[in-house]
Amino acid sequence: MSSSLPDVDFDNLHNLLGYHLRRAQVAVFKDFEAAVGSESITPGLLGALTIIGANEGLSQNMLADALALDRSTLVSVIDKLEARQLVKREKSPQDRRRHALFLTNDGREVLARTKQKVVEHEKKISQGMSPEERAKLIDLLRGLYK
Amino acid sequence: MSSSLPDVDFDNLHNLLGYHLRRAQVAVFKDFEAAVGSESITPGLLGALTIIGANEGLSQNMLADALALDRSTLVSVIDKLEARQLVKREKSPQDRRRHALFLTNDGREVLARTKQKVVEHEKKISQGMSPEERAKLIDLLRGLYK
DNA sequence: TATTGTTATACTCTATAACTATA
DNA sequence: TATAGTTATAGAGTATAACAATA
Repeated sequence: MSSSLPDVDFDNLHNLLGYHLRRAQVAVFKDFEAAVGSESITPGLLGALTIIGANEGLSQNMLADALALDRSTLVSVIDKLEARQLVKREKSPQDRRRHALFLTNDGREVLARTKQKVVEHEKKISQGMSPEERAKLIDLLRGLYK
Repeated sequence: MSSSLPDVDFDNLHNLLGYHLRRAQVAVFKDFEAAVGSESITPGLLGALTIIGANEGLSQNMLADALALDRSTLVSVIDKLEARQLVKREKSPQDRRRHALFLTNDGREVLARTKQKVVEHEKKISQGMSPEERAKLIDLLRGLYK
């Protein structure tokens, strides 16, 4: 049994965007895991995979900027994807400081399969809202960081 | 200089709720830190402090349920608040397995000051939307986890 | 000098499993 | 047996600072 009581007073918490943002993010992350768990891909890894797939040869710094991550953070993201042989780094011939990023064939397959699952996951989590509400939600969320 | 190019292709990422949720959460968390940073209170600590303040004497399990956290996770939250002397644990006389949670006088002061700052922070992050949009956003976020 | 990627390090947030004490 | 809290451990996600190779 749960130990929750029906009468906990939330004070002003329920009027804080930050609070609902965290709750929503945790819930959506969990559902994402359940939906694509068999591929062992997290939202962060999928984001990187998606952008590499659509921009093969881009550098780590470009990818870090696109995902709004620090470049040191991106190193471990790429390390994980490379360890799973979904992505490969290649020295850029134009600028040998850079690593050009590419999907492997495995990476392309996993991305395709995962995309399919993510479409279903997104449909599931937004089943309680209309397409217009979903678009509005995305719009309002963008307003919070752009 | 940034290394971003204007032409990174985001594929379907911009149509995923999960993606915008993460971006928004990171941005809002950062602004929260900047706004209340001088108190060294994170959103999670504030949530706990708020609910304890409005429900003095509640148990750790009740609080964990209210915040949707595991009870082991809550232990470290309370440890941090107690180390800062904002909260105190007391053995419940009714059920000696339980810890009843209370704010200290410091806790009450920090909570009051922080609440004020959070109101300003919330106003700032939602300045781009109308009050109706803000309410709608909260409503839609709730739909994602309830 | 500046940029790209890496490493070392650190901090937050979260959970599962096994434990103690109490009920 | 079951619950409340704790500990040990783990893993995701994030960053800053210092460094080597290259520009």
